[in-house]
Amino acid sequence: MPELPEVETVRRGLERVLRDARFAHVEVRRPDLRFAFPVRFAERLAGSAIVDLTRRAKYILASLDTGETLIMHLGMTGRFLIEEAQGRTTPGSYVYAHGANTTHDHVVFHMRSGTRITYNDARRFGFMLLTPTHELSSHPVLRALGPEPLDVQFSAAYLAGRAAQKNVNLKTLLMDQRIVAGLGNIYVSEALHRARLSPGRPASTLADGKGRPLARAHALVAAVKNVLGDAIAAGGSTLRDYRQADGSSGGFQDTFLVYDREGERCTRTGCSGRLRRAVHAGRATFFCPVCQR
DNA sequence: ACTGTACCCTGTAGGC
DNA sequence: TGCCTACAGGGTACAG
Repeated sequence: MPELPEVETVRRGLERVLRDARFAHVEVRRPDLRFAFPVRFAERLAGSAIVDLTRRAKYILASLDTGETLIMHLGMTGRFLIEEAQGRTTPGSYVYAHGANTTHDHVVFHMRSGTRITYNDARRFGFMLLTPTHELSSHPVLRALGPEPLDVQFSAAYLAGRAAQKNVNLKTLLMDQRIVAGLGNIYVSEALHRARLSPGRPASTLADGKGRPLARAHALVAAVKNVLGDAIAAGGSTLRDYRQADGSSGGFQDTFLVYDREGERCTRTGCSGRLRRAVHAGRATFFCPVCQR
């Protein structure tokens, strides 16, 4: 599930019930996820209020009135179930498919409002950390992150400058969270297709000899921003066993043009190339070898 | 300093 | 049916 558009969709779903809300108590059902929970984790949350709920890259950040910030990452399979006091679920959050499996419910936030929020994560690649809010930007998981891809700071000039001396391909470049933060395997494939650039193309070819952006750098940055914007507007992508809380299936996955479409025909107007699958940096990449160069 | 690979963990799909 | 392998939206630790 969770690349930037999915994390942003989850954040928005959580914001409705968490912002200005107060934790009553917190259940922690195992000692760790990817990392151990912070010492006295439940006690440090209990009684505190969430004053702001933001996102940085694929991290959800809950700023608390205690001076600490709760850092949450969904890993590959992390999701939240929101149950409001009247037993309704909240549209925009991700919940289980029919036949809820509670085997991997690891954390439950009980809010004073009566709302209950359950964190479920089968593979446990997600995690929750606490850090003093004034040290947030220097926290190890956040300090090295590149700019947000939807921020003006993520420009053709920036990307070309970072790519100029690099000896990696475009797929690997865009997957590197230190270069640009929040892209993942799906949206990198989709953005490269929109920009008509091959995932295997050397990243250094985004720049001229002086590190200035070539046209393909402008095309790539625009494609990244467009695909993320479209995906957020669609409520993210829902794959496999995920559903949105209102029962409608997620949205953007129906518009994937290359992801998981190996062997199909390219749908770009005037192109009928056969989509291929390759592996870059250990992850599957999907692309059209005809129109992406 | 960089770059590629193995690995963390569980569930599922597909081949036999 | 069952068993086995490969693979999955992410990130990190290590080896070269």
